[in-house]
Amino acid sequence: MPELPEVETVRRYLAPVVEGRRFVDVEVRHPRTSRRNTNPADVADRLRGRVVERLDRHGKFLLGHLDSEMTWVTHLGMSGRVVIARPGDAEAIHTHFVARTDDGAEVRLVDPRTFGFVAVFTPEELVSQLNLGRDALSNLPRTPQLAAALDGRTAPIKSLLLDQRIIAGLGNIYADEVLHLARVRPTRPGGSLSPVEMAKLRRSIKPLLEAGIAAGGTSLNDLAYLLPDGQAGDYLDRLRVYGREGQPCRKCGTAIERVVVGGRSSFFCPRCQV
DNA sequence: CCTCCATCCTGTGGGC
DNA sequence: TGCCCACAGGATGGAG
Repeated sequence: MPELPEVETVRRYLAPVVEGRRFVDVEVRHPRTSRRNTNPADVADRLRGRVVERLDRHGKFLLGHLDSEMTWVTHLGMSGRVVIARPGDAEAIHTHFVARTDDGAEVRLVDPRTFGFVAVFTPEELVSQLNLGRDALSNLPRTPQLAAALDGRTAPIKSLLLDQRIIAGLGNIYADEVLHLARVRPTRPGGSLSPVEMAKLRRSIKPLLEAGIAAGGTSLNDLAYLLPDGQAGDYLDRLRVYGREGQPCRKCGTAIERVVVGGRSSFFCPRCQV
């Protein structure tokens, strides 16, 4: 569920809590949460006693660089939420991971669907486990590189925007938003975009992600993504097409339509998007 | 390599 | 009210 803007919002909350702090206690409470480590017990063992030197983000992954050459990796999946609390604070149901800092802060992962995970990887494991393209916000490929990646591709452009190996960070909401701003239908084959469309698509990405971050992300409801302090992100009100089937396009007033592309709901304006 | 599809889960909301 | 189904912000692996 959380896409780049939501993960970046979490990172900004979490960085001051963990950077320079040592994890004095780590608990993995659900076996699925540590499944990405070959030896699941490694997650707690490699994290306990370590200092987080810097909290980074690549696409939708949170990357905590430890004082041990290893990287603490968190992915929120569809329903993951980071909660920053103090020991003893009431715990939400589905709290599957808890790490306490030497400062007395608790970092919790709440994840009903358990699609998210926490891992601690060696540099080699990190490379093999995270197969990511360049970050959509901080390292977006230039138009020619993007065009080269999409050249000859027959898959729908929407599906290719969701492919984290091409660009890392877009998810179902922001992919639809980007396509609306770029005036391209989600069903168009990736390789069919003209150079002008390609440039427009590329230009649409950063402003939308930045607007999402400025709003604290998109909270569709209060059971999935919320800010780490429990507040809702405000970008929902500003969505151009996502979830707005039957409602008027904010540009031209035409009713927004819904189609399924690559198994994912996709929303578009049949008039604005070609 | 590419494309498409099912799968991993829990919870909610709509239709009947 | 209760039941059943569709659907949900993601990533991956297998079939073809």
